[in-house]
Amino acid sequence: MGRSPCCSSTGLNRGSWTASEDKILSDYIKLHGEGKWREHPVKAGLKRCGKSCRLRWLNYLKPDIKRGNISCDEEDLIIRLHKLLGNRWSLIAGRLPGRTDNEIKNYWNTTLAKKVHENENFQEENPKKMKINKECVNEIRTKAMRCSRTHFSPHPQQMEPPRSNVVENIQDPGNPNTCRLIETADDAFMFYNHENNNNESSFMGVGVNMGGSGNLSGFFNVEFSDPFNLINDQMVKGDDDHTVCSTPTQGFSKEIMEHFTSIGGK
DNA sequence: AAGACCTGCAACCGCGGCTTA
DNA sequence: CTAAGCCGCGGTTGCAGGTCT
Repeated sequence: MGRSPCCSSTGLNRGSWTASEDKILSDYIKLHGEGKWREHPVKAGLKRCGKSCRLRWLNYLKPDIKRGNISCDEEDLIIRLHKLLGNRWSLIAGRLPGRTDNEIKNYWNTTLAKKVHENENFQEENPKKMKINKECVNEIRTKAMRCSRTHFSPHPQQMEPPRSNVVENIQDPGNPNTCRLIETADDAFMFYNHENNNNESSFMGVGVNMGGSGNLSGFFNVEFSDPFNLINDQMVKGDDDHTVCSTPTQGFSKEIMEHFTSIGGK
């Protein structure tokens, strides 16, 4: 399929952006909003291609962007998310408010990849010791984590609850259902929604094998303070025993839920 | 002091997915 | 159904500033 290159036009500026170009672009976008990147430079009077404008806005000019000083928590989260998602920088950036995919990608390539590599070598040489990141109190978890199973079922009765210890019961005042965070015998943390209809086998859940090194909220750096949004928003509809993820929630992003589904299988 | 080398980061490029005509 | 166009993503490049020799 033939596609004309985005920036084929001659006479367009390239390279670093000047302060005046930045001002023109941000003023224009504040006035007219994002999107339609091809139109922006023409209408704003910038000699830049749309792609360049989009990149400059998303990675630098956008008001809520944090710059520099990636914290230990953020670093730890990037490492763990990278283990789960690989080089899917936009997904990883989605879990780090104010951080851009480009910044995370650069940080990984310049700093973290090396650090993780060194840590893995250390683990191979000292399997019983846990290397502590010198700059961070948080440990770097090198143990492989994978999604061991995923259960999204519109027919909850088809699922059997594991023999397990209930870690936490959560009751939403505005919702008759009860959520339980469960640690199972096989090292997984399960997230279940027991419907309050005296049918204990009626539930839905997500299972992640954490390799014994964490919990779901720690893993995703979120508090499941409103788990019912997760259940109600995500577990909306399915064919057979699969559920379709619908909208992102504060619990899991749509992408991560889809990732669970794709690697967890039925 | 100066050149070589290294590092971090902004920006570019090409590709693929999605939408539109 | 297909071609064309747009957008977003990930890989890569190139430059500027810092460090080393």
